[in-house]
Amino acid sequence: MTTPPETPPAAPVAKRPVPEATVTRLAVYLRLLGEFAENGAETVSSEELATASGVNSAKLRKDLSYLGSYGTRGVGYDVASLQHQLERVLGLDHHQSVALVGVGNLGHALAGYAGFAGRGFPVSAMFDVDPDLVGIRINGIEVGHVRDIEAVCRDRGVTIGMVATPGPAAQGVCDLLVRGGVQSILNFAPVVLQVPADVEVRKVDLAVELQVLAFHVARRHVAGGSDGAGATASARAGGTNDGDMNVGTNGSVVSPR
Amino acid sequence: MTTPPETPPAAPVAKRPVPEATVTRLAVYLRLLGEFAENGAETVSSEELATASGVNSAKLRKDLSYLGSYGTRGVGYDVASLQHQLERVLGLDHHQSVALVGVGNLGHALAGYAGFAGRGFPVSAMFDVDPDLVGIRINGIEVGHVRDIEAVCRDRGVTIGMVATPGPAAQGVCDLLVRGGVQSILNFAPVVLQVPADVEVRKVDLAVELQVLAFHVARRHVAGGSDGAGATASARAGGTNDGDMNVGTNGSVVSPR
DNA sequence: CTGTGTGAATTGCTTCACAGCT
DNA sequence: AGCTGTGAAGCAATTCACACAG
Repeated sequence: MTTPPETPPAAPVAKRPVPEATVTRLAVYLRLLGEFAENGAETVSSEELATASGVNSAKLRKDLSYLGSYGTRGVGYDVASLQHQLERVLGLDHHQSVALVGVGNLGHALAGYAGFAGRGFPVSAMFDVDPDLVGIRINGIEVGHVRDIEAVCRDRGVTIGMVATPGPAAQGVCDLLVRGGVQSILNFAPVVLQVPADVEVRKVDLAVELQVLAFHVARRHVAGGSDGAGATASARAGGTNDGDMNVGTNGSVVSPR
Repeated sequence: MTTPPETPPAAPVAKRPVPEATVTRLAVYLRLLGEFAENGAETVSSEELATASGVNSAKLRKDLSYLGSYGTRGVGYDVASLQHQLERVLGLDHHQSVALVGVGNLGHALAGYAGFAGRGFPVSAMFDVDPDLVGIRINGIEVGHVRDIEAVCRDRGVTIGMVATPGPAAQGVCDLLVRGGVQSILNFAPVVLQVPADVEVRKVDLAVELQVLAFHVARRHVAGGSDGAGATASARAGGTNDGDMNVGTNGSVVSPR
């Protein structure tokens, strides 16, 4: 019976895996840390931050443990320092440049979304095919023609693309973004985008969100009264790779004005 | 008000739990079934539908198995019949009435989102606080004042509320929706809403989506990936709009104007 | 023989509970 | 004491692989 030496050699600074589900929450913690900082807090405990985020404190601590030990036992986490670490892990210290394709109804709203520029994601390029839209300026950015996507993205070092076109056009512009060197795509069109393995896609499908909610309404009818299956007051987030969709948290929405 | 006991007739159909993650995908399958139907398909195999949905076929079969056996071994699933079953499970046979609060930048786009009305979720009420917005009509619906949320929701039997207000206003309108009898809420505001246990909340946070993508971009840098190389890229990106995959009618999202 | 339906194995995420630092 | 960091237990979801229906 040869007992394998079991030598976990080297593996010095082994990259931490950081679960997908955790990454989604890190962004939420970061936003809340900003609020704590505004209120003048120097430190937060896992309990405080967890409650504000709508998760339990053990989960929060485990999430933070993936990025190292930045808390002080018996005290809590230093707000400023933790903010800094989260920004680093989330890649917010690298400059991210965002391109938006499709400046119609939804795209126009996304272009003006205060939560993007305000949180480190200025939209630096926009595209459409409609002659009425190509050439206009939104927030100081001129809308280009879709045919220029590849060149412009390469030129400006765009790392993230947002697709807000009608479904039938989505795969085409996706291909153009990929050829322009875009590594991550946020897809609002109701299609499953085909991309090379090294490109990350996240999908936001509003109709699907409503259908999931409709399911719960229907479920409640069947269940009749109290089924007691209530989660507290948190939202669900799930999914990851492939054609999965997901919701996250954070962002300042739009002012009704 | 008191719903008659609705005597579940011995509940012969021992309802299986239907995992949360599955529900999300069922909505996706339903949309794709619509496209297959448009193309005149009578039946689909799990393999075909799975590929189109971006999941693997075993997962798809397991998902469908939660709602019973509606496939034919050796053949596949009857498209029309499966559509019907999915609609039933997702509660789309019940009439869903949707209210939208916050008709600003994003809210306005949501109001005009073709994917809602086209998929069984007509927005039947809208609200805001801005005097410039209250009273105007969007898609034939008059925007009411936030103070009337409770009464109007009750009156029109609204089951789903969408919150697209700025963060600070979100909890307040959420409370009003709940008092108006709304059972499910789709939250676009960057706050964690507090609701009673019998109300379901889903959160869509656009800034978080971008942060998750940014994480993957940063991660790739660390991994030092050999750039370039499109592995399994797919479609061609010709000069002109090549969005003519087999998307039938269904897919109109936001029309670029 | 084809393709569904499903127990069993696996993987990944969450929760628990407590050792150990301050 | 108080609170973090983390092994280990507990769940939930995904994948495997194959019996069985048409």
